[in-house]
Amino acid sequence: MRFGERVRQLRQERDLTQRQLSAMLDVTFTYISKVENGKLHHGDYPSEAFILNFAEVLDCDSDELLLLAGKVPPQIRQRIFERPEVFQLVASLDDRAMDQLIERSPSRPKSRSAK
Amino acid sequence: MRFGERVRQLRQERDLTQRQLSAMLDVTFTYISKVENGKLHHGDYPSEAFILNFAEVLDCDSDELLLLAGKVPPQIRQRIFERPEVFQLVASLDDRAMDQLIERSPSRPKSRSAK
DNA sequence: CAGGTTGTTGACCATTCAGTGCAATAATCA
DNA sequence: TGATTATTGCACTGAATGGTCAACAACCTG
Repeated sequence: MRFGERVRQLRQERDLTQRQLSAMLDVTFTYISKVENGKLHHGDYPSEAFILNFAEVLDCDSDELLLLAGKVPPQIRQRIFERPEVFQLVASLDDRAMDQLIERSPSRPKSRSAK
Repeated sequence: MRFGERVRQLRQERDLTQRQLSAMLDVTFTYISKVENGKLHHGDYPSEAFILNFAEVLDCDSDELLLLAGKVPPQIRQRIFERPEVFQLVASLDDRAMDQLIERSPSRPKSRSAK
């Protein structure tokens, strides 16, 4: 799923037109169209600020959108700078080891999410 | 330790003047001075490209410098997008749990590095 | 203390980024 | 049919980024 597709999906689930949404986000409706179609000349995605605002206004998961837009979610980013060794270690693990890490985790999330 | 201090340290360890270093990095020596003194008006740090080049030319740890400059090292970044759930989980751990994770790790690094 | 070497600083500049504004066209729907 | 909604291209703008340049200051060294 691409970023733009997901934005469109979320908008339509809420029965909003691009114009209505653009008003809520205080941008132009043509911009929304370009975002949904991935037609932003410079860089493929809107700014982090835009995405965070979008997620708040539409009450959806900001991390999901940030990740789709190739941006590191702020909570992760912050923790990286607090404990870089931990993230360097984790990043070096192969998929199998990561699976195990998740399995063994105290608050175990429901397994591996879809690609 | 600040980014600029570390840059200066690395340069001096190699007995280089700012002018010599700037020639190797293909920037102006005034820029090096500002980097070392943290006097880059816009944004406190040089670009990721600059840092990677610096690390290669001076043969030092790029991750250390990137982290000092508030940038997420590429290997970590890449893995975040491959396995976001893992990093979300890890980021949510408190320091104690992170310590344990490192202790239990297969290739255990030498304990917790300095702050 | 002269003069070279080295380092610091403020002003400036080019490029990219994030979006705007608008016009023309197309698709959708009722 | 006509009204609403969406798509796209192009030119534009303001702010941020990633530096350069000219001038000056500080530091050796003979």
